[in-house]
Amino acid sequence: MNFKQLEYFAAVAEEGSISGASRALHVAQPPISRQLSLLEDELGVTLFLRTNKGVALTEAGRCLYQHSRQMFQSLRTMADSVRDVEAGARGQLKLGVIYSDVQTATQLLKQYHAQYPQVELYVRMGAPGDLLDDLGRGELHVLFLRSQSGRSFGLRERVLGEDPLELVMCPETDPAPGQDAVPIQALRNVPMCLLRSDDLWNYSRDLLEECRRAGFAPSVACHCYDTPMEMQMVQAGFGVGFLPRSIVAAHPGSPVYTKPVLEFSAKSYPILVWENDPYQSGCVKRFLELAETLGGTL
Amino acid sequence: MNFKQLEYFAAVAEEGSISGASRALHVAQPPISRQLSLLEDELGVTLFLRTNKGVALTEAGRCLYQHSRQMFQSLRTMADSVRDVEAGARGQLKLGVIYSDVQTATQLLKQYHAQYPQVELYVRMGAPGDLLDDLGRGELHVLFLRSQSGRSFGLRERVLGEDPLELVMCPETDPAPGQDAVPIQALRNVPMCLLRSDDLWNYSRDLLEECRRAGFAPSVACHCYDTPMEMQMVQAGFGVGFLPRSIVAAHPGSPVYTKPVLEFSAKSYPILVWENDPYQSGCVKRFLELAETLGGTL
DNA sequence: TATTTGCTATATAAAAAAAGTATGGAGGGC
DNA sequence: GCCCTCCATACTTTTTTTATATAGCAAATA
Repeated sequence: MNFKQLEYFAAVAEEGSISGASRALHVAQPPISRQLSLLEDELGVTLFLRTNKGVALTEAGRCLYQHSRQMFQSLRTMADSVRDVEAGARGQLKLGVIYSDVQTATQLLKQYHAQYPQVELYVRMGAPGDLLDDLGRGELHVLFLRSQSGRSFGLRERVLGEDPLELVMCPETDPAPGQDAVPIQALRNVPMCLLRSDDLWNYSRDLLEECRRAGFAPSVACHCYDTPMEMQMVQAGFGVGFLPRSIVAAHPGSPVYTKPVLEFSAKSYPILVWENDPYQSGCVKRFLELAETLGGTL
Repeated sequence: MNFKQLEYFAAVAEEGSISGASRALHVAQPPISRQLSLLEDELGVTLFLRTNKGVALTEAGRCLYQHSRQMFQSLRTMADSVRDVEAGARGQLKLGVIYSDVQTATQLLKQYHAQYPQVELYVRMGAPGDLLDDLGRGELHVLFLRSQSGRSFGLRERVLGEDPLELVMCPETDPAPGQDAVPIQALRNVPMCLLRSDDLWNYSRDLLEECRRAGFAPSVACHCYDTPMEMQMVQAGFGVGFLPRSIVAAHPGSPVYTKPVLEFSAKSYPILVWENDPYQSGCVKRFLELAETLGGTL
């Protein structure tokens, strides 16, 4: 059986005669007659009662006609879906986001979803190392990470914006109350909550270096494995943190705020990271294109 | 697009290589390569990434593969359904039943349904004339009727059994209490409830004739348009009825019972009636065959 | 480094399938 | 009784599909 036979069959069923279908399909009458016979032979079933006034569906023919309608519908759906997937309008997009990038990610994804509402979004939050592992295994397509120093991952990346690194504090731990910026000497005896120093994405490495140059080593009250925990510790009054400024936007209603270090400025850069694969799926391509377009507007 | 292309495509997807599919399908490799290209051209989509180690599905290819599985499933279902309909194992069977035949009909249908559980049964009860109209319009396939005199309807029919016509009564209207049969003279002044005399299926016509021969005309207390109403009138004590004996079996718990007329015996014959159409649907054929088989066992 | 191996793509010839042409039979309508 | 329409069959032509032969390519191997 093939689609052509089904198509001929349906036309005959609708026209009520083989010659009618012949005219409708712009095909000679004998081929249709013949394909119909072949179809009947293959199914082992009589589909039409032939008379000299046309043909009439048998019960079995009616059954086949109903199924054939569904079949054609399925066929159209199939082709459309496949084209949508290729175009990136349908499919799955799996994203990894580090905590510091939640703001950036949700903003970008909102725009993406508005443009491609049919794409299924999968998002996971995690530590950069874990996310990179998943990217390598192909379980994630794109990551929202931070590049502090323009370090390369052997992957493709794109900078989405910039975000100054600042001290994070509550009123009771503010080392320089009433001032817009904190002189570095004010940190001399201030306990700090910093990301643990062996983390690749250790924002505070350069700050610690700067402190050493200023003649002191800050006291690290707590080594944090991840940003959310660092925020919690700062909020609990354990000490002063050092994080991208936008992190406080993710904590509305929190007493936490940031101030720059007076003599030292550093920035972190939100970036997208993805495998350098020329055969990315459509929706990944579209997503990366959108990120390219929106560029620094985030 | 045709099924062969989908079949080739699915085989390649499952084998992971064109040459693998070639071996699995017992078809040379170039035709598969070619049909795959044609499919891709028609869809305007890349389905596989070709390498020298085989091929890998793209996102669009995965989508097509999932759909193709459903497609093949639909195809099988379609063929099976059509064959079932032709064989009479599936479809619709629409039956008309007169009141007197309810017992016969339900017995036969029980057996039929046990054998062909997938056939949708439609049953309607009605007056013989209405049912015959519906049969003529093709809205019913087979009727359960009564033939009293072997009268022909210009349709095909088959006798399913026989059923003696007897007097129907309650204890308080019994014309011959304590006797097994009622002498015809005992009916001389008994009020009767009979089907109206112009009904084609008037069971009592011959009884009235017999009464006239016995020298009296019975008093008809009520002319009934249909059998159920006659039963109700008899049960209410209006008078004595005259109906097929099996009718009381349809009234379990009723005080009504039957007795034969001593000097007069008559029978009615439950019959099946259907259009003399050589192109009956499969389930009608099977139903009539079953009726033929079970013949007089009802 | 050269070779072998396994894969896909292309060109061409052979085979198969489908379409078209011509024609015949069958059943209503005039 | 004749004609008209419709479906089926025989036969020819065209199109499509398959098979054979071969080339390119990349990775594994000697």
